[in-house]
Amino acid sequence: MTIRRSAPVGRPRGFDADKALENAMRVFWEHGYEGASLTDLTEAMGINRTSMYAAFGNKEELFRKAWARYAAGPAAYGAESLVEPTARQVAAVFLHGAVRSATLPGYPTGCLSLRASLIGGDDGQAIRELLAVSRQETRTQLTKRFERAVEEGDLSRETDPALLARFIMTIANGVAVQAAGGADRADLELVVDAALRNWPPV
Amino acid sequence: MTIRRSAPVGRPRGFDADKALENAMRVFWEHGYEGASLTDLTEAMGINRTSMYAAFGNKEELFRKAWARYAAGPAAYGAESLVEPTARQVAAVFLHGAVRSATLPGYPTGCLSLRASLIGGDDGQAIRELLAVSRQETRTQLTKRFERAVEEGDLSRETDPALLARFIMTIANGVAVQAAGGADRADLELVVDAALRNWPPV
DNA sequence: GCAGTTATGGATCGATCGGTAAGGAATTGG
DNA sequence: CCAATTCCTTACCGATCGATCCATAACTGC
Repeated sequence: MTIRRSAPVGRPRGFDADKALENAMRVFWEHGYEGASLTDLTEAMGINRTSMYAAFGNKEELFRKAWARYAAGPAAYGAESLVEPTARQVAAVFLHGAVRSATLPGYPTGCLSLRASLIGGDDGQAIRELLAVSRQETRTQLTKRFERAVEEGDLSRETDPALLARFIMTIANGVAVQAAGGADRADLELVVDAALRNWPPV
Repeated sequence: MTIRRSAPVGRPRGFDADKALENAMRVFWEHGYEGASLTDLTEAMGINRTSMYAAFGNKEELFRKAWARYAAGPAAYGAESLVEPTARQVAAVFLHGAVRSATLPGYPTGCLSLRASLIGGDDGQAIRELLAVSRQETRTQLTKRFERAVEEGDLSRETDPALLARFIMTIANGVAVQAAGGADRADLELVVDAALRNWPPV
């Protein structure tokens, strides 16, 4: 942890590590992992390479920290949706959260996870696996939440929780792609409303 | 064009340009535009750099030719769907075509357009714009097709053709992402069936 | 003030990027 | 056999990649 047991020794850091990480997150969000060069990153962070390596380790660790910040911030809708009382509300909060997150004013459009994970050379393989696991976890959590809804009688015994979870994830992913392609928030809200109009879909 | 007006003069080409382009398409499909290095490409094509430049121009032109091949092959479902007699069948052919194209045995999963266009540095900007225009054209064609369906009485006067087109595109994009993330064909067919269960969605 | 510690700035590392120059190899027409 | 044309092989170009070295600056404890 970053807890200091006594007064700091040595030259104090000349930049705000939190703001630097925020700006690094935005660069990764826009250009992906391999598409974001260290020059892009350090310029946006307002520091030079050496300071970045001293503070964050290397490019991969910087991404992991930026990803954690993203998951706890713009992508927090995933965890927040799970505590909704009904499966329908879970789906609604998740999808509308995906729309809002993908169209945040002042942020890159779309989803950091998708932008950083779809493609790349050999360098980004570890990152792609990290993000793939993360998306799979989100899908698993949705599946378990819908299983609970079946047990609670909220959903019919005939519904397939795993299919429902994949259905929701598919639309959320599509929303992210559409947002990255320029679709605005209002249009995507209409799309999500249309998808939620029949619930459950099976 | 490649039409020869008389007998070829000089050393004959030592490779099959069509097969080389096919293999280049697969590499772009898997790694995207910037993620596919010339080393990756030429190794898969079975030729060296010089031969590639002589035959295809440069990396960007190679991608454009690979993209044309992709649009006419695995992504032909887009154009094929438009000639279906009803809007419902258009949507069904489009979405099931997206599923099949994204889960073709022996090919990379997902969609070449998305993999190559979501992210990247400055180099791939022209390619991203090309693909963005292409996806926008697909959406426009779907919109016009649904407008025709409204005129023909196939769809209600109250339906919004543009919204329907974006709805279909969103699900197709989500399918591509899911496929790239490992979802198999059977699962995605179920997702598409679920989405098509209520039609039109608004 | 001095030793110890940490951060910064600038130069630079080897590897790889897309792209190319030069010369030999293979073919056709004379 | 020879000239002309085209393709292929090898080596290389400048630029950029992520990462690091080293000298200097700024701070604390003694």
